Amino acid sequence: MSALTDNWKTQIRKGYLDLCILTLIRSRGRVYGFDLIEQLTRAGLPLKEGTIYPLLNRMTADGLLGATWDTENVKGHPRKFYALTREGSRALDEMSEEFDRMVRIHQKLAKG
Amino acid sequence: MSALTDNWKTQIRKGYLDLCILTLIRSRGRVYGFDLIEQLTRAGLPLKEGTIYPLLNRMTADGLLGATWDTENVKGHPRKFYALTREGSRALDEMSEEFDRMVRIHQKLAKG
DNA sequence: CAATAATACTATGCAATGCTAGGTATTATG
DNA sequence: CATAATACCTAGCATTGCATAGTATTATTG
Repeated sequence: MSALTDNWKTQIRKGYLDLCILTLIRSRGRVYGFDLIEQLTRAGLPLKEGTIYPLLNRMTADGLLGATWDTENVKGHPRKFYALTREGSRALDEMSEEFDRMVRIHQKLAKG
Repeated sequence: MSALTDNWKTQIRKGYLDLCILTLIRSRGRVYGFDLIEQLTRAGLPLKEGTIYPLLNRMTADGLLGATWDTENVKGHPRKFYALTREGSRALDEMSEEFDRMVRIHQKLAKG
């Protein structure tokens, strides 16, 4: 893959990561950051900590996610769990619809 | 649509516009800027001049597009036509493949 | 022929993002 | 105690889409 398309990949990821993270959180119900990295990487969407934590913080600040530290005495480092708020769920619905629309438009353009 | 999802839409367009423009140029063979705006707008992807011209210039500078002024005596303002270079065609192939991959990953995530 | 409208393209500066690189804190292991 | 593993966080950079404003050329109108 050329440097040009590498840069393009960086750009088209903008927003797409939000969509995928919200989608995964809805599927799982409750997720913490490190787990998200592993699951997304396994799904073919590798990302680094420096990418996901600022992103989770932003979405929490925006009211799309609710964050709670694990209260149960879990072994190991404490974990911060994220879940969709009602607003986050609504936003995800809009995003999914828009993403589908983008896919349809691209197909239409390809077919001329 | 909320201000939040509006901003998200702006972000996810990054890169996606490149893909759509290259796709449309491949379909049409030869296109000029103003025509691109009309066709994309009609396809459901409205954009402004301030968006598309810098973008066409960048892709031309990157060697993805070749630009030629119309030599035939066309009525009205002279038009600059854009067409895919061989490198642009190769880049578009990679982008399309990556976009399909993104769509598949998103579907997988949604289904859990 | 001058004035206006329409078409095509260009330049500048902003806000928002993903990434790199580095750092911190807690627990488990030998 | 020292090391590794886990989990989280932050600063700064490059890139982008967009709004805004402007230039240049041609057609139309009076």
